Amino acid sequence: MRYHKIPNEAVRRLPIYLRGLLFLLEQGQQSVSSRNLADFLGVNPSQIRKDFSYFGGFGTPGVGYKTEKVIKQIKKILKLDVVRRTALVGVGNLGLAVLAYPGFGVYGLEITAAFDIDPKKVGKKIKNLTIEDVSNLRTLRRKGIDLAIIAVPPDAAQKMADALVKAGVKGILNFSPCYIEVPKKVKVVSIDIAMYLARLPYYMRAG
Amino acid sequence: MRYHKIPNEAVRRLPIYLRGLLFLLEQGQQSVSSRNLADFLGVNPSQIRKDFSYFGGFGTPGVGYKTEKVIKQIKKILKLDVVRRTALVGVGNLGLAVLAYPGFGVYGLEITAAFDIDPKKVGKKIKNLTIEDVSNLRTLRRKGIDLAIIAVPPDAAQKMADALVKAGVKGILNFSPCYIEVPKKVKVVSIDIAMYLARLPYYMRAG
DNA sequence: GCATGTGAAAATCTTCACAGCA
DNA sequence: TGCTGTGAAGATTTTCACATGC
Repeated sequence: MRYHKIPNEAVRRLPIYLRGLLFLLEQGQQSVSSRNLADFLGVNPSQIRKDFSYFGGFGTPGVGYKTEKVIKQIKKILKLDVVRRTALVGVGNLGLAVLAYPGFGVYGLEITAAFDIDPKKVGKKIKNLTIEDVSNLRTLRRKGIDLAIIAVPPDAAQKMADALVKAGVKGILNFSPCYIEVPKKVKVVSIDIAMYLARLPYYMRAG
Repeated sequence: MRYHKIPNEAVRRLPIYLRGLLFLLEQGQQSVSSRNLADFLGVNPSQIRKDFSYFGGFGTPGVGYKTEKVIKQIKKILKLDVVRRTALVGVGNLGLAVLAYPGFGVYGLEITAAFDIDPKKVGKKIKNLTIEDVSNLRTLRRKGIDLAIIAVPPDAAQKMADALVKAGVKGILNFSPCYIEVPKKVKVVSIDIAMYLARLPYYMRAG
């Protein structure tokens, strides 16, 4: 394989492939072809092969891909081959929803700390987790947690982001519908739920 | 302006511009330049001008854009110039979070119906909304609601999607970490929270 | 003068098509 | 034969740079 700059889009798709492969493996598919997976995901087979090729190629020509092997490779690339412990900041409705979300496991993600500013919530236990006061955020560095989810009201989001960065967090998933600024070394992904809904009407035909 | 196929990416960005413009207007900016907005959003000014030009151009050369006017135009394009009423299916943790989410208002989105399968929840009132049994989904057509949010466990998601389609829903925002199939005429956008988190470690440098 | 609107160039991403190997 | 890996072609998207009109 030659050198190729890896397209951002290819990286973005890896978690999609991973989820599909895990599902197919569970269905008993020990091996898959790019066609198999493509049909299942509703995408183009060449795209899958090309995406995989950016990372060296995971298959055997004439045969296909060993499901388990590809899963292992993708997890390694995405640095999900170890359990990634994640902190949750804000245990309101959205925070509770995140804690109850059933989809983290397949990616090796685990919420292992939860914080809130509300004294009434601090100390409460939810699913083996004891909610801590946000002033404890600085303990994250000691705990080796460098991933965090922000699920607080918009006006508190920036302050929480600042505290997380100070605590050594390197990746933040932000659910507040607002902009947050962080140093370049920190990666932020924001999900504005309303924005996704707002895109739908454009594509809906009248009537 | 000549004919141009409108890039999907341009459409995807409109809600981002809209949110930014609404914010700037609230800050008192009656008019903005592409530079203003670009700086605020951290994007390229040409991109904004180009995106706007696909829809005919909203500004005055040499002067800039009237904030309010552009907002109105974008809302119209996105079909958000009327209040879009939306149904919520599944009033668990995630559903409650959606109901409490503060970001819908700016887009003219409103959750005006909520459904659950749990008899213990049906009949309860939350924020002026009475939770209905999912068997009532078919009333959506009569109510003129054609947008819906699915926030149920993955194993129930497909069934709910089927019921929504039958009820005439044309756009679905799906929060379940699973694939759902719908007729081509229905637009589905899925958000797998875990997938976004799973992308972060790749971009985080070690240490 | 100044900022938009827009062809054209550049960059990025996707799909094709086939060589090569099991 | 069958399926991967991959150059090359094609499509899409972004950025540039400047003519145009206020």
